[in-house]
Amino acid sequence: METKTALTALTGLAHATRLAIFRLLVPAGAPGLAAGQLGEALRLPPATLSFHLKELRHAGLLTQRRAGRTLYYAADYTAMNALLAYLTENCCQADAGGCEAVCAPPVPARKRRSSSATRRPL
Amino acid sequence: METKTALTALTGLAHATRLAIFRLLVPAGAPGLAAGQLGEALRLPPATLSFHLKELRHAGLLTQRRAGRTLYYAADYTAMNALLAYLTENCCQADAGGCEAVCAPPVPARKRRSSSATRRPL
DNA sequence: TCCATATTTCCATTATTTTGGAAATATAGT
DNA sequence: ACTATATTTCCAAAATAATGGAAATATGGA
Repeated sequence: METKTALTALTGLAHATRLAIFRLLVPAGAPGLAAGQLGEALRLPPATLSFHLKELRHAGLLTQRRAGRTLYYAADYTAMNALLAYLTENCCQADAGGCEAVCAPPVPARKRRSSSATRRPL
Repeated sequence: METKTALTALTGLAHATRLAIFRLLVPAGAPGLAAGQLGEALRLPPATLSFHLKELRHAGLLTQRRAGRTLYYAADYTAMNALLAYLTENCCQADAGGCEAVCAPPVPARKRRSSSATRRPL
């Protein structure tokens, strides 16, 4: 990933509302969530929500899928992984046994969710 | 790391000049670089540079150290690691074998610099 | 076709961030 | 004390981002 792309992704996530949107979409997986569901969960006026969804989509962090009248948005894990790779590669310590040793996440992985998505608060 | 802190760090990095500053400081290690060196490298007017250094410092991404008249800035690896941990934990795929499998950086680690001794994380 | 629903786009207003010159501060040397 | 260097803070202008009401678009159903 090049710096310009990383910068776009960082800018996409660097806003409270957008980070909240993205975090809601992460556990939602590939099916994603409808714009309306996001709007209700975050109590956002439609225009404001739409603005941030557009930003995230332009930042390459979200995919959009239409089903009837509703538009579903899903987190683009590939983009997120690429951002993490960029940060690990470019913004981590060079010494002391390589980057992995220093940058490895100190927390265990998220638990797999059950069939009905349990959502956690913001 | 809580969301508010992560947001601050993301906002810190989400600017071309600040990301450039941070990327210059990463390989510079604990001694860091003088403000003047950064200004010359990036060709920034002093006030502008100082503004961004302050932003990065307030975002917890930089440490400051004075030596005589010059101020040295260094990347705070701990903060960066915490940000990576947050993103890995909160913004990565939940399924398919856990987060590490999905979010592991697909690129090899940076090469260590041969000249200086092994350095510990800050 | 007409109406309802889901969501976006338009756009003006407001809010926030960024910029950089000039003045101020900090330190060192003479 | 004076001068030079390194860097910051002040501040106002310029640039950019965010907000949300209202109008527009897209789709589905009667």
